[in-house]
Formats: sequence, structure tokens, C-alpha cells
Amino acid sequence: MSPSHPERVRFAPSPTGFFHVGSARTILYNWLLARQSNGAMLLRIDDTDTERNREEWVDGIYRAIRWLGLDWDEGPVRQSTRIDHYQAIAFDLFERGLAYWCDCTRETLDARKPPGTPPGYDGFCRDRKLSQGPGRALRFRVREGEIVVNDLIRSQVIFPAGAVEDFVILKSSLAPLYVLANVIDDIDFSITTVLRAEEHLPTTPKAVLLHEALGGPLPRFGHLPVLVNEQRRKLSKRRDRVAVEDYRQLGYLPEPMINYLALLGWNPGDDREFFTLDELIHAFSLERVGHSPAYFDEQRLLHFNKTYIASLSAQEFARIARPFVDPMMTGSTDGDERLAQILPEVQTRIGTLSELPAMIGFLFHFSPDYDELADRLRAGDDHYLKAVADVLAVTDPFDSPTIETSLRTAAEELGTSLRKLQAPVRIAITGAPIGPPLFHSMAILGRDECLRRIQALLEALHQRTPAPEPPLP
RNA sequence: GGCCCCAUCGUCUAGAGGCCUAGGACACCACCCUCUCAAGGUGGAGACACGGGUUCGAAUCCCGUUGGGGCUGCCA
Repeated sequence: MSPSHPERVRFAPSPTGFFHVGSARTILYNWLLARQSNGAMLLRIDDTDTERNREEWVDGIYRAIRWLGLDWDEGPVRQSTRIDHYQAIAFDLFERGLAYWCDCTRETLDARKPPGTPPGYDGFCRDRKLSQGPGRALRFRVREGEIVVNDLIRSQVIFPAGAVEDFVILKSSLAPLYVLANVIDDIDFSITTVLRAEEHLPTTPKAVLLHEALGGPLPRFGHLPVLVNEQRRKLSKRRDRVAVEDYRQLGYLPEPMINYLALLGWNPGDDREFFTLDELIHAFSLERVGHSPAYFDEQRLLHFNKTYIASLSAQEFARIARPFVDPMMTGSTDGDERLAQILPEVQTRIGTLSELPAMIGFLFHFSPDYDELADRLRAGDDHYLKAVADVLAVTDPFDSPTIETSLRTAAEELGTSLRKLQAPVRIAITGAPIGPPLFHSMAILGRDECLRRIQALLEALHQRTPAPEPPLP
């Protein structure tokens, strides 16, 4: 299913914010196309808008790409270093009569048009033969006739004559606009396929026009469906959690992120749902990219993350867990040993790495609010706790199976179930009603510490002043 | 408003005229397993937006309606 000819694709983000999950999907698909065709992907930084760009965002782009496990073959090309070149070509377009200078401002344009008229340029300066000068922008003279875009994903899209207005290619500051710089670079770097988000579809006819004017073969265009939020609106930096960096910090891993993103808009045609990057290279095809907007479902991402974590070897899991558990282990003497013992027990219990501290922190530091813990206990639990303390004192060896046997026997003698007996013990030992396997945790902590924690809860229970009787009316 | 895109379970989707009593996955519910919670196993509920065509036959093709989205900037 892979293309027979090497594709030259490009990924061209603008550094105006955090690297977006939508961008991550776009670069993935481009990268896949390049890899499966033995082609190349160019990384281009579209930083022509000096007002909005920040250098830290550029670094963020590099970081995110590497974190995802992707790379690029050429570049990065900074458009900001090629301004002169774009200007020269724009001036040439003017010389050839394909562009003209315009001094209309938003205000003069609006003033000219009857109220309620839809936005858009009216071609006022088309034949005024203005020369270059302060306050004058260069507009492209859009030709007559419809413009056809053959989209790889949507097939033929026709823009009727008159649907495209004369658009600005050089600001009055002489800074080039994105359509111009894009087309010039796509030509200069022999891009064969432009694969980008659907929001660019309406500007594609402008690119086609520019290509016509500048010559050279037209690249193939493909427009990916947009990613939307719960309200079905395009994912927005303001409203939604979209930064790849955020997901990294939350303990999501690159492999499941890639896996999930690949499936957001594309599917293999069968029921397969787990893919490595390498498998994606072979399986991916533009033909199987969907047409409709896709909801970025964090729950499903979580499922992929969780499944991936569970599939890791103990060594791999320990390695990636490290940065998330290190902070809570400071000051703990045999922390490494305890960590090594508990990690296999929690590997199938977490969705993201950031859940780790809350789940196993009790093994390293324990200073609960005993009043709160006491609140969680039920009537009679103090008897259970005492009985368990007695049993634990003579449990030998103090390992998980033996502890279990001891408590099982104790439960029988108390006429209760292990389920009920372990509940208050779990509260005493871990501080929470749910968590990793209790007996294993107890073995890790050791007899003394377990008894100390049970005693502490018992004392807290006894020291509580009984709730005053409600006054009788 | 104009131009453009899109339309199958809540979500991601399979489906390219009969294989559809519409399949899978996430989430949800129940049961099993079980020291809690997970994991795992079994089962369940849940969709072709609507209306016209075309056809022996339509989720699949055409038209319209409705709905959603994108763009409409001297941003990208």
C-alpha cells in the first residue's frame, strides 16, 4: 500500500504556542508518508509573523518531536531567514502585473461598503496602479475562473469564480504572508505532498494560484480532519488541554500517544488497534484517512497508555517510572529496594505514571490525618485491628503468603471474611481503602512498622471524644 | 451572511449495493475471578440524522433538508 515514489513532505509549524496534539498528529502522518515511501520530511519553522513568535516555542517544537520518537530529514528551515527571498519574488510578481499595491485599510474598506456587507476585499486598488509606498500592501491579482483543488483525502474541491478575493502577499511592512512564503518554500524544497489540517483547505486555492504564477509542478494536497473537543469545536489552546508537554508531565508515554493519534482519523481496515511506529509505517495509508472531525478522547488515550504500561517489562517500567517516583523517595533509606518490590504490583494498576506517588507513597513516608482514617472505620473494626496486631506479632516468616494465611485464619476465628478483616488493616497500613496488594505491602514495610501503624490508628480511635448525645427536645 | 468540509452506538470507527439480525475498541452495566483496587474472563445495553429518488435490493449511489464544523486577518 506504500507509494512507489519517494515523497518529499514537510511539517511546518508556527512557533506561537505549546506544541499541540493536533500538530503531533499532522507530523506523524507526514513522517509516516516519508518513511513508507523512502522519502524525506522537511521541518520548517513558519516564523514569518515576528509579532507572535517566541524562541522558546521553537525549542518546544524540537523537544516535542523528539519526545514523540519522531525526527526530520532536512531543516529546520527558518522562514524568518528567507524574508529577502520572498520579497524578491513578490516584487517580481508585481513587475509581471500579477500583484498590485493597495493602500486600503480595514477602516477605509468598511467605510466604503454598505453596512451589513460580508467581510472581504472589494478589489478597490486593482487598477489604481499604485506604486510601492508607506502603508501599502501588495495584493495578488486573482484570476478569473474557478479553481480546482484535487485533495488526496476529499477528492475534487471546486472553488467557484469570485470565491477567492485578491489577497495580501506582502504586508505594508513588507513582511511576507504565510501563503506566499509557503508556496515559495514548497517549490524551493521540491515538496511533493502537502499534508496538513483541514483548516487550511480554504486557503489552498490561493496556494494553487501562486503555484500557477510561480511555475513548477503543483504538489499534491491532503487535508486532515480537524481534532475537536467535547463541544465539537476545534481544539483550542485556550479552552482545552492540548499541549503534548502537558501529557508528558501527566505521565503519558510517547508510544501510546502515537498509537492513539494514528487511530484518530485513520484506521487499518481491520480490528487491529495496537501499533508500534514501525508497524504504522507499513500499515498507514492516506486512502484510509477519514473525512469527519475527530474528538480527542482523553479516556481512550488513557486506555492506550494503561495498556502500554502493563505490557512493559519490569525493567522498562522501573526505568520510566523513575522520574515520577524520585521526588517522594528522598530521605528514604532502603527506598530503591522497596520500590523494586512494589513496582510489579502496581504496573497494571495505573493509567499514567503520575498516579504512582499517590499509590505507593505510603511505603516511603507515612503521616496521615488519623482523625480522617478513624472516620473511615466501621463499628467493630477496632477489635479486628487488635486481633490482627496479635496475629502479626507471631507471624513468621513475615512475608506475603504467610501474612495472608495468618489473617485468613484470624478471620475464620473471628467469624468474618478476609475481605472484611483486611479493610481496616488496609486503612491503617496504607491510609486508603484501595491500593496495591496489602500483604505484599506489609511484607515490604516489615513487622515493626506494620504494628506501629496499627497501634497508631487504634490509639487515635480511642482518644477520640465520643460524639455528644444529641439533646432531646 | 458568503465559500468550503463533514454526517454509522456517548466516543474512535468497520462497512466501498445483497455477506448487516450493522462488526470491533473506549467508556458504561452485570456476573465470574479476587485481600482492596486493578488486570483477566463471560455477558449486556447502545448507532446507520431526516425526506425524496435510482435499484429486484441502499448504511452504502444521487438530490434536498437538517445538524455540526472550518475559513472569511496586512495570523498560521
